[in-house]
Amino acid sequence: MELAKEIIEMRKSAGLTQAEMAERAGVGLRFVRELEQGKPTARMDKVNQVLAMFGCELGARTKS
Amino acid sequence: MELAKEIIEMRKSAGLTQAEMAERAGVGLRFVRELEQGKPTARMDKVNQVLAMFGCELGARTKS
DNA sequence: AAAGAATAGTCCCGATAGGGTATAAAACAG
DNA sequence: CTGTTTTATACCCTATCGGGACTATTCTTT
Repeated sequence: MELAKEIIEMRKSAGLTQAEMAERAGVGLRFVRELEQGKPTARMDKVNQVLAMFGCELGARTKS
Repeated sequence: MELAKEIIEMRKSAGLTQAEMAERAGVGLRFVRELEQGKPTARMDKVNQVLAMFGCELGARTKS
């Protein structure tokens, strides 16, 4: 599963809009959008701010 | 387990120096050093270039 | 002990990520 | 179909990430 898709899933499951998630995570709205579109150059700390909302964090996993 | 530690582990298991890993992954030596020291602001694409050497990639995991 | 290799710290610079804002498109509701 | 909400795209600007080079420190090995 791709990270971007997972984040969209988590967000929707939580019933949040991109704007709500951005605000709660303390990141910009544009960042959330680019992240959900799979931007590969995102910064880890920002991604982790988002993942933390769902009790998650970035880690190494075996490649699909 | 922290990501930085995991990367150090993988690198050592492969018998590589930071310089060798940096070169093979196509990233700068400084980046590898900061990454292994747990720099939180690293860019995902660069981290993935490193992880790809070991058949891994970044993904969301439940927070420790 | 000294010599060598590996890792850590520091400098400058170019490229770009992220924020903000505005606009456009798409999804959705009434 | 019309108005509303959500998402996508485009612009400028500032902060900073990453690279390279150099030095310093730590760790090995002899």
